[in-house]
Amino acid sequence: MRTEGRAKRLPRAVRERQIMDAAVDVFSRLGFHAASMDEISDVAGISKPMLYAYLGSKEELFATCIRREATRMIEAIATGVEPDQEPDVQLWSGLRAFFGFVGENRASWQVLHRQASSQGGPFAAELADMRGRAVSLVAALLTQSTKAPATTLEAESLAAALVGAGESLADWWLDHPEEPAGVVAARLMNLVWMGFGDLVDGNVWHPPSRR
Amino acid sequence: MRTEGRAKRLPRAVRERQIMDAAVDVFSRLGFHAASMDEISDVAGISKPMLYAYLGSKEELFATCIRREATRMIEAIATGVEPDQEPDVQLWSGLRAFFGFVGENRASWQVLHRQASSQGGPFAAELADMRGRAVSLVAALLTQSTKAPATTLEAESLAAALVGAGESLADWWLDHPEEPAGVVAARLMNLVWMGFGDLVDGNVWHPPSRR
DNA sequence: CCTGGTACCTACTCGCGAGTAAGACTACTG
DNA sequence: CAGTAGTCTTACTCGCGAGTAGGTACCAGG
Repeated sequence: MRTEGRAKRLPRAVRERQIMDAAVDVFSRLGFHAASMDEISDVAGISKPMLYAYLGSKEELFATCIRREATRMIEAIATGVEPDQEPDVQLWSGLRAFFGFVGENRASWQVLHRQASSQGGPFAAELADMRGRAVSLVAALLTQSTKAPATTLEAESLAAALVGAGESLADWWLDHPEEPAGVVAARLMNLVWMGFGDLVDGNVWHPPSRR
Repeated sequence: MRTEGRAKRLPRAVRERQIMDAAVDVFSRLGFHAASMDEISDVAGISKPMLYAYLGSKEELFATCIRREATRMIEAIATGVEPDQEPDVQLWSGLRAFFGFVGENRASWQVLHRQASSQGGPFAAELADMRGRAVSLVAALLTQSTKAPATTLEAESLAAALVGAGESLADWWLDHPEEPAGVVAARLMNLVWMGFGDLVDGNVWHPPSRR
């Protein structure tokens, strides 16, 4: 990057998008601390003072990245999930949307999951918010469909486990990108819906054939 | 820490243990980058050159921490699991051992899970090794007990999801420490053995009453 | 053509933290 | 009571990266 001399004049909004894209890229590859403002400005194709003029300090920039990517992801999932369906179908559509997003936005996922969570302070809070939304969605799904009345704590911890399983499987997927998203999603669906107990007996969950 | 002037003379082995303990503590609280060698030496109650004399560079020190804590953890689980038992009992004993360890070694867990995995390079590899051992253990358990012959990839990804669920639930537990380890372990056991499908119908897994 | 305003740049300051040189203190060994 | 081996310290160097001061190119409207 940054071979030509001076950057072309561009309206502020466009520049800001470029910078954000560059920042997500660099943060995802290097992590918050190891990423330098010099490198980000370099990848963005501008000079350092522009970074500060537009997006403020390094911490502000990082927080902005988290917020933008988290919002994109939440929206992708919210759009994908089909309400007013049976619980298993709701879960299935949610999982598909999640893995679909991760597959097409690896860098975003890296930043959100690996970087944000390992930084202390306000960043973790930023992420905890997103995660909390996912967890309570699942917890609500579980609570409303279960027959045995579960405590809030129970539902919440189960949801945390499920969300964590999804995150982890997504990480695993990064190392095995040859698998299609649908297959990975189906595996997780089987694990959390059927359980090992059924799986070892050969009982498998299948998506509904039509809708 | 570090109020008195000069530290008492101690044999090398003892000092090294002190330093390692201090390093795990600081790394777990601050993360690899934010942790400074000055602070570690301060907490350990000695001066910085001693750090370098005994444990080498910052990266070497961190890697040594990872290795030590990972080994302690693997051993705790290996000791806890009961082979020659039914698959569900094996899994159950493994989960109990895992949550037991995390409960009594929060700092170790923080370092292993949060810090090591978010640092690139050799640290991630160090951790991937430990994680790989856990994953293949579970994968073997699953493969040998399943009736439908599953592919390696399938077993491995399911195991990754399970291990991830455990890691995530352990993280959740850090924020809800009032819950006893056994209860948390039982929740995960139910999720992965029974599955939501059974749980919403009120079917629950119980540990065998005697042994 | 001049006058401003805004996007953009080069070239710094400055603190923080990894790593080290050189020496002081302690304790055992003959 | 040396001598010496290993523990421990103070007090530095030095590079890297966050953040900035001050100036340059480019585009309006007059």
